[in-house]
Amino acid sequence: MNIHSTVLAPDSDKSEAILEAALDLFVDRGFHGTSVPSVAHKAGVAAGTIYHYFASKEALVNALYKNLKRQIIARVMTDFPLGAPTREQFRTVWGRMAEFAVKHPREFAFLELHHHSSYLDAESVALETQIVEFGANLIKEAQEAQVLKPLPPDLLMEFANGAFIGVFRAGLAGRIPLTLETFLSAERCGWEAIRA
Amino acid sequence: MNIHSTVLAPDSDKSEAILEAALDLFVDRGFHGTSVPSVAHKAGVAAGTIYHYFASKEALVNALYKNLKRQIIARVMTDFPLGAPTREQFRTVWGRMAEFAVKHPREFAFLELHHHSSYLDAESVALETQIVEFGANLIKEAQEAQVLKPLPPDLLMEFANGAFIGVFRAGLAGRIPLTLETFLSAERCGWEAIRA
Amino acid sequence: MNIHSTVLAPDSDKSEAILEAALDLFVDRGFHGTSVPSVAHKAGVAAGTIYHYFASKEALVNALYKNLKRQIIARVMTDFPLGAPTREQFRTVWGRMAEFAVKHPREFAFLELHHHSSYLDAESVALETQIVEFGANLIKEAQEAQVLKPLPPDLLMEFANGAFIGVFRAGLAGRIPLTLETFLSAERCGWEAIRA
Amino acid sequence: MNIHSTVLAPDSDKSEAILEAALDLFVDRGFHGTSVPSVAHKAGVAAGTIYHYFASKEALVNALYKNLKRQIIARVMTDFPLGAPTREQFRTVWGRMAEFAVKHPREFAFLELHHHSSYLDAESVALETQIVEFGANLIKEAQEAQVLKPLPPDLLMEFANGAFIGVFRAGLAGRIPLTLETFLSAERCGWEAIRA
DNA sequence: AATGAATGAGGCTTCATTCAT
DNA sequence: GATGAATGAAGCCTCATTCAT
Repeated sequence: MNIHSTVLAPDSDKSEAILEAALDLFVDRGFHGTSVPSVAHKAGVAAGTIYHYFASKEALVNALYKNLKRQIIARVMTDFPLGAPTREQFRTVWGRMAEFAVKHPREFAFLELHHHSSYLDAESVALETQIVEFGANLIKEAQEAQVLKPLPPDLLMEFANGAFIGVFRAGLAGRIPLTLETFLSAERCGWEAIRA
Repeated sequence: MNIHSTVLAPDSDKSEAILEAALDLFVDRGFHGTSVPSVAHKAGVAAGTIYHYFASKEALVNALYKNLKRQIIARVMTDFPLGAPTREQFRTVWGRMAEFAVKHPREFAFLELHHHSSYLDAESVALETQIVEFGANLIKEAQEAQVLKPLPPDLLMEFANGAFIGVFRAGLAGRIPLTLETFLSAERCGWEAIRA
Repeated sequence: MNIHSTVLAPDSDKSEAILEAALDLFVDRGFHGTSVPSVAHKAGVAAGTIYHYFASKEALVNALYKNLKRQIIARVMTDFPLGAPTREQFRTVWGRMAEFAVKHPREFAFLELHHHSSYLDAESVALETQIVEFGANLIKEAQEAQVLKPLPPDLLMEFANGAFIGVFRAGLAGRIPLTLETFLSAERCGWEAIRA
Repeated sequence: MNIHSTVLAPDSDKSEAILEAALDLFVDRGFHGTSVPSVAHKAGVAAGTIYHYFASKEALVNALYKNLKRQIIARVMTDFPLGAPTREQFRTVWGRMAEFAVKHPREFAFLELHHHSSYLDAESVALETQIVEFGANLIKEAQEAQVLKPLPPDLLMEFANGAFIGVFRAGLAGRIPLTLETFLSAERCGWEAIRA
């Protein structure tokens, strides 16, 4: 069960190849720095073919974003231990994200890079909102139980998320190892940052 | 004495206007998403004028990067309390960065956005290296004194830096207030994340 | 079977039209005096179309040069009377060049105009070298048989070639008739110039 | 008495420097390949200064052309042996041109390169006409005396002129020595080409 | 006289997109 | 479905020329 066949293009070899190529190029050069012909070339298809699967370059980046965002949301939220202690919940979120980031660094980098970009459509933004609200609710409940610092929930969430991304980016760049061990260490830091 | 007259273009109104316009546009749309004519238009000059001051679009983004990076380095490192306790040093670094970020959010966002971009030249990269080594040394000394967690120094630094940026980005986007108070709260989290 | 379909672009109407238009304009205005959009306009295609067939303006001029140079080399060298007397060889070379120049004056003018230009690539230069060496060898052999003046072979060749071009240019400009008769007269002058 | 002070700019150091720089650049890159700022840079003056001396880029190239053309006309025609035998007259013309070409190759190359260019004005063209008519008359008289071949005078002149230029160009390119000896040898060829 | 900053048209080229095959 | 030739707008940059100093 490989991520690409399941996540990127369940219905066609060509569209899968296009999404794969787009992923690599968007991560390397950004949205505006990536040309549609270059995606076609890397995917081994003709430029016109891309427009059979995606209405536009924007539609392509949004399709990629939604595919991957849904995937990571599923990984993090499936069978989430809703009743467990906050400590375990935090470890679960962080660990599942770490697993995804270590296994699929390009995919994670893509999501991180295109966060809040102007060319993301409403549906893409809604996915982001969904997970943010999920996290914020967990935090609020924990704060009521006085397990977390009594700071604005968004501040705690953005802090922890930023820290995770900082570690990930350093790993991707090779400044630190991009491994589960790295994220495990970082997780302890993260917890101590936010706990009461 | 505002930041722009001192930092961006001490010697010319036109070049200052160009740097200002470029700053806004690069932050909003990224390097590849910003056209030179759009910079010229926003700066109120002709497109050709930009090439009297900057050899190319890349030269422009590098000039901007270096100007701003030197500025933030100066803010953080000037009269740094080298002999003070790590707790105070951390507060100093975080606080000075926060001050800059709150006063000059576009400038901070620009620096953050263009970190490690392929179009940065060697000199720009060297500036980044300089501050990273400064931070890494502080961390190592503190670890020898067992004040910080015995984790890889780069991990601690990237964690804290990522957390700062996460908070900043959320502030810039309006999800939390972009104020010194916000950063002060975050500073306490940051310290607890990394201390032994 | 006209020269353009056989020489300039055997495989595509568009590329043929582009080469035709480029030929005219390069002859009239030179390489730097000819804009790519003007070539496109004259060829009846969009500017971008030129770049489907030629990687750059330089690639276009080199393709044109090579096509035409190969053509004239073939005309002059095919079934060349290698064993014949020098007098006949000279008449053959001069006559074949004259035939080409009279039939295809633009093509000949183009080749003459772009000789030794800085934007010609190595392959284009190699074609020129080939024909120069062919001529120099003929001259050397004739000198050993004391049929030609005992002057540097290159001097004789450049003299005769220059004379041919002088006559051609005057013909192209309309100062003398651009006919085989003109070249036939000039051929006798040329022979008497170089014979022992 | 150096050619540049006398020929190029009798009235000003700056205009002399501009003409010198323009000469070099026009020879190397052609008219369209040479920018006015590059001429200014090479001449050591500001771009605007060029427009104090010359109304436009075209005016500059025409001034250069006329200066040099007048110079070579004076060299060839001054004290011309009008009553001498054709053989001596030919030797005189060829020899004086050779002297100029060897002493001032850039200048000669410039004149040759810009012959009949579209940006030459009427006055420049008139100078060329003048020398052509002078030569044609000499030839006609010699033909009446049956000293030269009974071919169209223009044909003989273009042949000989082309041969001279062919030898010169090869000399300039380094394929043969650019010396008086070279031209002396070529002169004998030239004479034998046209004599009856 | 001399400067050089400033202009904006135009040059080379790329690119998102379309469409006939 | 798939192609890739074709388009023309737009991007980066250069340049001839002007003008305030």
